[in-house]
Amino acid sequence: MFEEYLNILGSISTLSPISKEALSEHISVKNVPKGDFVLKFGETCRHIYFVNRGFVRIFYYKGDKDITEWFADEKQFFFSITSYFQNGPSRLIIEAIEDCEIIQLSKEGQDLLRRTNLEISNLILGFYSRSLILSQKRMESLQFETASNRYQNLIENQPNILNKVPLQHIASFLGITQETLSRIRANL
Amino acid sequence: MFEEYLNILGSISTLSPISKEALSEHISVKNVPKGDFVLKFGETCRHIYFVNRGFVRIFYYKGDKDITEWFADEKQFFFSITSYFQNGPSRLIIEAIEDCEIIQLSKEGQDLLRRTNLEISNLILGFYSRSLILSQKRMESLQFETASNRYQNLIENQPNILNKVPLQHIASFLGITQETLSRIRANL
DNA sequence: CGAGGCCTTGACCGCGGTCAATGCCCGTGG
DNA sequence: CCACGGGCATTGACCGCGGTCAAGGCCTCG
Repeated sequence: MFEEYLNILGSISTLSPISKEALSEHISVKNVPKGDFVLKFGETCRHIYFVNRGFVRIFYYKGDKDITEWFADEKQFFFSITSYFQNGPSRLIIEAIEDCEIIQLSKEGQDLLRRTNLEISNLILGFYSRSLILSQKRMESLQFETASNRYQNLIENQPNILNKVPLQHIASFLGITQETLSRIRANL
Repeated sequence: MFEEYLNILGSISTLSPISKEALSEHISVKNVPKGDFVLKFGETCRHIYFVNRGFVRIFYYKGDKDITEWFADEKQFFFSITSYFQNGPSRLIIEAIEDCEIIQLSKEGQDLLRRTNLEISNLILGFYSRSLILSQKRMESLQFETASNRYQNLIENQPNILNKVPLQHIASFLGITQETLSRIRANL
């Protein structure tokens, strides 16, 4: 059923067939049409999500402006850290940019399994350390690089992103306004 | 020997006497006099540190300016996330603001133990999730609150910090210059 | 063909950073 | 004991980056 997904989990940290079996009971699929939300404002994030097919944008409102925090492409994991850990309402909103098939691993299931299953405890360790690195990298990038550099890195690493989301989302992701991004692009 | 420390670890995630015993072999103490460094620029961070006594400042150089990333007070944990996970040189520098007694838990030891010891795997899980929450909170605070608010929160939560570090460190921690902080203080 | 979304461009301006001068406190040495 | 020097904080003058606002062009779609 979820073979490919379970294999990807196994590449994060080794999983025996038994562990995979145990995990399976806490995995489900969520189909989200383009424009709909994987996670709405104020909902509690109770899963680690995985984009099996599609593309999502993670953003929040700052006043009346919408600020993009992250894009998750196919085969990537994501979740709302604060809401997930604190079981509180999420200020992050997760939007399907394309029709999406999301595979979700429930937190409840993880918490249950990780208490008795060493492999799964180490798997979750893998999730968290990856998240820490990503969140740190994003901070450092915002701190050390100019908006122009960050834009160039972005289109180098994910050139197709330009076809998927409007520039204003990219601008807010870079921490600037749409107009400023426009001027950056004008200067090559 | 490290009873108090081990009890604090146990409050993060339950530890049997056996696990504590196993951890003990990978714990050591580092005394760092005021002004010296717990971790120098370019060194690799191979421990999760704990301030048993003293006070440290974590900062980095941005050009020729020194930017404070974090303060760690007594009984707090800290480490250089990027260096720790990537086994690479640290751009973060950890400085003893006062004479410090640092208790350090080696990464090597953790990696060894967590593969076979469920309690320790879950302990590390606790470290990482706490770090994720902190790093997220810091980001949100920089994102959503004004420098003035952040200053007021800081002196509310850690009033003694004003006696420990010069205002320029606090300013860079808040993401502003010393002069701007001075003007904020002038307007109460 | 018209309406609306998206992107660009220009004019304006304010926040916050830079630079420099001054004041204050404190430790050290003559 | 006082004088000097250095570190720290404050204040003022200046200015540039980037945000806001508004207008205009281009494309798509109904």
